[in-house]
Amino acid sequence: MPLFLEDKSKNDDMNNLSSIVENSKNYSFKTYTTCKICHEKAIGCHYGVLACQRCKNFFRRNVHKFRDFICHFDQKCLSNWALAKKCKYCRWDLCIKAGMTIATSRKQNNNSNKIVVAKSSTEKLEINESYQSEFYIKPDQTIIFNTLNNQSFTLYKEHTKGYSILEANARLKISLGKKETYNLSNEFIEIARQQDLDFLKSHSNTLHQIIQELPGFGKFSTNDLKLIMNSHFYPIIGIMTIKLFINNDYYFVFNGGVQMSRQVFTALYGKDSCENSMKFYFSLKNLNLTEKELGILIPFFLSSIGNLNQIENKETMKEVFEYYCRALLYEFKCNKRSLEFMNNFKNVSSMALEINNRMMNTDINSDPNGK
Amino acid sequence: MPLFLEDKSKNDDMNNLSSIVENSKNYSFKTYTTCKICHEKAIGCHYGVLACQRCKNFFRRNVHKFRDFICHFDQKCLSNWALAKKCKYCRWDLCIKAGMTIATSRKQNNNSNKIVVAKSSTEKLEINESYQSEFYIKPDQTIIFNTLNNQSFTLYKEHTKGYSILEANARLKISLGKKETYNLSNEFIEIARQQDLDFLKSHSNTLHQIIQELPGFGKFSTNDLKLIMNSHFYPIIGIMTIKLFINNDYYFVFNGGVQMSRQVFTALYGKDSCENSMKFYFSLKNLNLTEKELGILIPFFLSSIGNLNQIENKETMKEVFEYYCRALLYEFKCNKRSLEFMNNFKNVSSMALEINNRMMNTDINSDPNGK
DNA sequence: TTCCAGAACATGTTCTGGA
DNA sequence: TTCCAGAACATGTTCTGGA
Repeated sequence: MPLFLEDKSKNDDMNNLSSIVENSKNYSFKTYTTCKICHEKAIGCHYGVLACQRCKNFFRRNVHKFRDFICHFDQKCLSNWALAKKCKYCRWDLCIKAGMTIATSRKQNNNSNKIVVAKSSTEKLEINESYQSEFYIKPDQTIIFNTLNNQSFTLYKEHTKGYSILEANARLKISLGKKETYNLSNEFIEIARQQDLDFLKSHSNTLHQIIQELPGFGKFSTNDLKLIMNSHFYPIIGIMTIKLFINNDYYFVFNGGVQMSRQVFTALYGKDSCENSMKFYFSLKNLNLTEKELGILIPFFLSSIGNLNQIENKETMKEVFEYYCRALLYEFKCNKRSLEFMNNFKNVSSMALEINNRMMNTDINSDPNGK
Repeated sequence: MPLFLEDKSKNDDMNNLSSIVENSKNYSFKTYTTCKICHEKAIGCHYGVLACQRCKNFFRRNVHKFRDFICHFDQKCLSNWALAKKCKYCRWDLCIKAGMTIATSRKQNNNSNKIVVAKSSTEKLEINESYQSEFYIKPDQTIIFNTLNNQSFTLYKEHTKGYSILEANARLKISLGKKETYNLSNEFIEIARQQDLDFLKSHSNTLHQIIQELPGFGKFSTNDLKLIMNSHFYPIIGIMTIKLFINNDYYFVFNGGVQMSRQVFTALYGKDSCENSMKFYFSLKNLNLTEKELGILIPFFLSSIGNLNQIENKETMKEVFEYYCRALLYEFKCNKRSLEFMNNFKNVSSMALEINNRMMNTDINSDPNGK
């Protein structure tokens, strides 16, 4: 399978966890202009962003509360400060989008007790029955996990918002008893294959954009980034289109109009790949993850490289994984996930690498009849 | 001395402590209009006044704090809500002017534990060296004392605001070394006497207005009210023009232009009356009372009737006196007045009745040369 | 059921202290 | 001295319960 990583991959301006901290040190303003969040008069650089007193306070006060916020207007408040001011969800979102983080605040920088996730080996993070009690999080770490989770969630929402319509169409179709069945002529398969290729290209771009905005992925070489994108390329498609796995079929529809149903999937990738993939996707679906959990699952997968030996910057890779793994566990903990859930999650996530490898290695020109 | 109580003295609409409470019970609004304080949308009748949520809260929150408020703009904020909103002193003043009181709130009305000042005899209120410790005030009583003090203070400010200019002129005159000396011709004395009579009439009206607005004075008969006004008619003139007793002379100037200096005072009332009155006024002046204390001193005097036997509604009279006496003591206590001060105050206030009687009984046509 | 005082919660402003 | 995080204080909004 080709990897559609285009030449955008210069990583000069990519963020990583340390550089966020570094950047804010050099941030100095002689004349303050307007708050990057509400556009009122700024009073200084707060939590890494030129901000007014109110937005500064709003951010600080909600560092431990934002995960309970709900927007009742489908995040439409974001575009209008008068609305966003009254919608805590969107107001928080604007703070995060403007770049506010506790990690960039001066206090954290100069503090010798700087937030550091222990550099212990990842084995210690293995999910086990005592994760609820043993997985102790220092308050400072909570803040960084919240920031990571929120950033991931924002990216997830941003890049999946188009799929709500597909889901609505799917459910309409199902309620009307309609089922798409294609005549698998060579011409049709050629069309479907082209639409699939276009989608994979676009997904590749999406993944690249997401990686650029995820804290922690800025220090990798182009080569490492290719491996990162490839390692869970297909599972992440499932995460992003999870709503479209309904009634044991896949209701994703390419821009060209062809639905990636089991029939088409099998025609393009073969029966085995289809069955295995579907098994994985529906297992994932059955975990009933929240959108926040789905959001953080993306960097969790991206940083779970199967064979670390191929990676040039191994230490950073391990560190980034530790952050996101802990952040995911933290989210699970907050959501009071049961031990049963944790075991299911463990099983599902352990399938991901294999599924991806199988799809990567499937010749897209395999026998359309799935043999 | 005549009493210039005109025919306004119908007391149908006069307030008293009980009727305030009664009135608010019958207060009901089908459609709320605007807040009487800030003119925003009212949400109901709060603390006796149609008010919005904010003004309601502001009043409740400051019931124990208002006495520390200071206006830095000479109470000019009162006329402009944008200013008053930022000036706690003036914002409070607007609440009080609109009529907010704890006493009129529904809870106080219906509550069987209604605020009641103990009906003990007034002897127990006598000022003695242990007043600081023995004069225990229940929190509920604090509220009512604050309300009384504030209402009195507001009335005091309202009816004395014209005198600042007289004080300024007096100090200017003094600094320039000028001293008014009149040629005591019969014509002059006639003019002065007429100006004095006009002033006494106007003071009588003022006093009547004040009494109408003072809680507690609503249940007295016209006859009782005459006695109340007469009992400390002259001392109250002193309280209201206290700023004008400067350098051992009196700088009050009648509307007609004649200054009520010692010379003129003596010409109109005789030497003894002048000397005794001046002794009293300067003793009062030397107590250095705050404006709030001066304000509450008026109803304290008004309710200190010398001979209770002449009063028809004796019980109410005693009760009202108890309220204002306690309110005054409470104010003194808040201002941490010393024992020495308390003794001085006792001496001065005990002179008041006698001074008033002497002035009342002085024929205004007495010998202009003071013999 | 309506009304309203006060509690509880949220937001806004000013002060304080450490670097 | 300047900067900024957080405390302390003030104001504003929504909820709760009793009558």
